[in-house]
Amino acid sequence: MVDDAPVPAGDALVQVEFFADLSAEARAEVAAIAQPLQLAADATLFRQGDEAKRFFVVLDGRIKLVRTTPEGHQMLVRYAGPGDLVGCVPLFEGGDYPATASAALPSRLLAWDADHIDDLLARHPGIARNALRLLGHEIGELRQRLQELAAERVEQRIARALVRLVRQGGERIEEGVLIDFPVSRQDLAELTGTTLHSVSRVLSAWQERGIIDGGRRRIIIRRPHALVGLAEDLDH
Amino acid sequence: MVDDAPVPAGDALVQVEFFADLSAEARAEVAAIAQPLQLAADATLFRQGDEAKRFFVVLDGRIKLVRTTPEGHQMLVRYAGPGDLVGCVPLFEGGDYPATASAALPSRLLAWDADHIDDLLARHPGIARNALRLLGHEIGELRQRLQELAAERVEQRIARALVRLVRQGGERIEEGVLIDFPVSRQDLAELTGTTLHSVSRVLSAWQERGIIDGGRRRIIIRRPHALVGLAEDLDH
DNA sequence: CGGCTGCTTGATCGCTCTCAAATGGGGTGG
DNA sequence: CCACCCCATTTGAGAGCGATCAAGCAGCCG
Repeated sequence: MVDDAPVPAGDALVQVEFFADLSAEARAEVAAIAQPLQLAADATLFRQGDEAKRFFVVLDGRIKLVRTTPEGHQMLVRYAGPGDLVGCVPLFEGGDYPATASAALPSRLLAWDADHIDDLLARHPGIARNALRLLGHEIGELRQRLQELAAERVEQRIARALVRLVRQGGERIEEGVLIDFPVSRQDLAELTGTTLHSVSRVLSAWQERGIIDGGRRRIIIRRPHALVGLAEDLDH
Repeated sequence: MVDDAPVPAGDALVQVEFFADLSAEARAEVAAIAQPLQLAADATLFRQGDEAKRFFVVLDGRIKLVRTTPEGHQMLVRYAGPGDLVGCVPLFEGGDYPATASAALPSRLLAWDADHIDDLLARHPGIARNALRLLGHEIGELRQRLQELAAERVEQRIARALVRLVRQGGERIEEGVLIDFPVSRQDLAELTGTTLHSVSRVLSAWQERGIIDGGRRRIIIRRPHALVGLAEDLDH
């Protein structure tokens, strides 16, 4: 499930925001104590409630974070893509992973032991800076979603979720834009706080109007502009 | 609206988590470049959309953060109390304040210029560490609220919001627990993603059952245990 | 005392969830 | 290579929670 992989060259880390503005030596040093991981599709990285002993940076692929309430309700926290931090929150205050992480696509990651984090932060203030920026960014995203969930209708929320997914993993193809990792209606429902059934109805209606297309866990946006219009509720 | 106040002694900062585990000298140094502020009740600290030039730590009082959508929907992001950071998110990635901050109670704060933040973080890794912990904690809270909003009924969400408010500013009085800062039904509605009317109905029902009491922007919890029961949905 | 602001309460409507069942595409095993 | 099965998806009907619209009430401050 979790295999070793060759240590990536420090250079590969240049484009990862977590390492931005670090000197080449610093990057090499940080990379040296990192454990590279490789996950097959659907492999589990960690489970909700596990003790948080490591944190990760996604190099490649897509990690899906799902949270389950005591009552059994599931919620898709986010998809983490290249450059994103995973499992960093509990690290800073200790404790367990708040969600289950699994690979939506075959993925490569770097892992660091929780024990190393203090040392890392103390030696490289730039890392702390980058981590703060990434966390700040995530807070902004969460507030945005919270507001959408509080104020908007189901259709609009789904439109926004799709726009976000396109930003994360949109791939131009001849028919439009394809989301390059598998997303089911159920996933979209858990992402937007609604039900599988409502998502299916909305997507069917959009397909009717030629805005989207797709199939089993596949979504293609044919008219991105129209989708953005729905997301921003431009018609009144 | 914003008055100067005497510089607080470094010692006063010991209990503020942002300064936890700093040496006395470091604390004194950080405090030396801080600007103390004092706000009267209802005074505005900053407005949504203003350029984020400073960030704040609340020493005393209560700061209310409200966000407005382009469509005019309002949402109460949170109440920040003693020890909480305010306005720190845009700082780390630059940009504008995402919400309007005003004082729900007369409040004292410390402010730092955005220009100083890098220097501060580089010189005192402990501060970066504390900031990361505080931000991580906030992320946890936001995820929790997101999940509640997605999965729970209005009554339960209001119960949870009240429990949270009690934790932040609950004061024991003879009749039960009083929330020691003004909270209107409208505030509760914006906090839980519902309407003034629904909040009023729910609170009236609870008052009928002797669980709470209160009046104009005042809430007293008479039977905290019952409220927690509602928040956790113990009766199935 | 008067007006304002916050709160209550009623009636109705509609969005979305819930429950139910059928359909179809893809992958797997024989 | 084919057939079967499973899982994602579609679609329908109905109920109900909570929003919306509409007044009326009451405490508090000036």
